Amino acid sequence: MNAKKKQIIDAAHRLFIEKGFALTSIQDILDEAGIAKGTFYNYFASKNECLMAILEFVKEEGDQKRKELAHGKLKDNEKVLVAQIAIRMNINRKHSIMAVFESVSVSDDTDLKTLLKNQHIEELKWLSTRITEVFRFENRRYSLDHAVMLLGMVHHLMHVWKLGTSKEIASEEVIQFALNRLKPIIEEQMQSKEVFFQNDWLPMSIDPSVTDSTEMKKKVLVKLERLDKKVGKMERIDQKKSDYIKFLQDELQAEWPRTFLLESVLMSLSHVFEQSDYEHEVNQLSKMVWQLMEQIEA
Amino acid sequence: MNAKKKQIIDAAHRLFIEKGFALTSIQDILDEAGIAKGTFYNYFASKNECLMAILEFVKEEGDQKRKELAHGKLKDNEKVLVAQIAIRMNINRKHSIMAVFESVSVSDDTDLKTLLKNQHIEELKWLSTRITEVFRFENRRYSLDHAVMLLGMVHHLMHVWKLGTSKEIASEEVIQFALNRLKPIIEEQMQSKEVFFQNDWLPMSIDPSVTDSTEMKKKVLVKLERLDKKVGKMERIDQKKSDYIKFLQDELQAEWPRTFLLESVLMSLSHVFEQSDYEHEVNQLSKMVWQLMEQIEA
DNA sequence: GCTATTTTTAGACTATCGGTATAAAATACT
DNA sequence: AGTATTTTATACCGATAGTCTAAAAATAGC
Repeated sequence: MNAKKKQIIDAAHRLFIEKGFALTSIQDILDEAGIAKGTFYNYFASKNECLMAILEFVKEEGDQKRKELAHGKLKDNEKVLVAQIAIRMNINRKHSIMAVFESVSVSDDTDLKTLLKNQHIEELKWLSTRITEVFRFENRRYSLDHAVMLLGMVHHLMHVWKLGTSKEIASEEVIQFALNRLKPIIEEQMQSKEVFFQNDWLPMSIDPSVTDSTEMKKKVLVKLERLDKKVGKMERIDQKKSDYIKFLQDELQAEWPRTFLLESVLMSLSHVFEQSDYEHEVNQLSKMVWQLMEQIEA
Repeated sequence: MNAKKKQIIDAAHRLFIEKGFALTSIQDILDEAGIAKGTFYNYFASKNECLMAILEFVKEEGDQKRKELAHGKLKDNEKVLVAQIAIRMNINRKHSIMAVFESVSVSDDTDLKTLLKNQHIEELKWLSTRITEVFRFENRRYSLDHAVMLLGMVHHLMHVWKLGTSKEIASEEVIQFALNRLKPIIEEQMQSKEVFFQNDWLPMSIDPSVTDSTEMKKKVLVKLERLDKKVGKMERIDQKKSDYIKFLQDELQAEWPRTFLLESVLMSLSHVFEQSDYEHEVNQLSKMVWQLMEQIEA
């Protein structure tokens, strides 16, 4: 990642932790990072996009630590599970990110909402497989239920704890308590066979909230426009990228976009953006176009 | 309640449901209600205060319905409990209030935060006594734990449901499922005797976050100022109210405020504001002064 | 080391928002 | 009818997110 970008992210990160997202103005970030406004908007299209970069960074960090924790331990080690869950909680607490997580739900930024949603989905998927690993494997049919309930309990216990005191409590303590409560649930549910979520409940789609294909197309075009702008600005003249993007824009606006062409160009686009700062963005774009085409053809 | 005030509240309410709190501007409310800006600020000191009025209104509505539901039924009727919990959930869902509930946590409006906190506390207290009523009375030592975990499960189950589909689900279904999961927890916890929250865990204080008495005093004075302004504007000349407020302002700024005088005047103030629109506000003020005096004397 | 290119800067600018202020018009009270 | 109160329209303020530009600074390629 570009050094300047990292510098901005770090500054914003510090401020978000210190004062919270909503109460941190762009100007604050500029002052903290010691940069000009133009520089900021050179790297992020908005404050939200900056937050998204931070969230992604933080998630990576957490995933890494979780891996390290598991290293050399048996998969069914309960203490490891507790510690792993605690990592995310501690990071979230340290970074005051739970607040952000919820505060954005009233924002209209679809990208940010999607990011949060997807991170949440991934967390649940991870936890539900971990639960099958730690507990009796036969509970796998209910493991998503268990993951959801466990997280719900943990978060709410923590929340209520904060209602009553400003003292800190070790996340592990909360998690262990909730986990102990989960155990009888697991036993009971395997008896009663009552199930709430099938294990394939969680979607992997990028943005299921948009079902209208014209809306979707508009969003894709906006994304392309943004990407084009960035490419025009940032890269040493790379006509190819620009050409690809232009083509996609034209083709998408045609009455019957040719799927095979889109597919091909998207592949190429992903390829030329590999390992760049925009890899993620391009991948997302690609998925969105796919989804769009499916809708149009249906 | 004043008709005009109700008119504004209704308009704002509709808009908050439709577009969410953050995305509804004051101007939107003015247009929807067909009033001028001045009128709005005649009744509410801020957008947040308007939201607070709505939240209080909605809570009342819910409490009422819960009472009606319980009427004539036995206290240990499980179905009644489920329906009662569902009421608040449905209202929250209908009013998109969960979003608000969380979104405000990043705001710096202490009043609003306090209101939400207090409503949350009340909900938990209510639920924990209801749980002892419905289930074995011997579980009362753990009933707060159970209330917290039940709500945590319910909310998270609902949240994850929405991640996977846009289909509606009956709140009762979610609640019943979570309640069935709670049962083995209750049994197990009475065995293991592991407890997380003592039943006196929840505070009743108005704003425990402010521990600094000078900060507190400042807040009280601001509140008095606001109240004074309103009184000056709204009521037909009522010198008494104004006098009381002025006195409180002076006395509080004295080096050693005389507790007995404050007490007396606060009583009178509560009395003259009884059944007015500001009853709640005055009561809160009163509690804050009490808390303040305790701190000062300690 | 020089030049061409890119990045960064400072700051002016727009539009929106929450909130204040005020004078005139409408309404209510007596 | 005359006075007090509420409501309106509108101008205004300061803060904010975001755009744009022209010039300075940094950096790359040769």
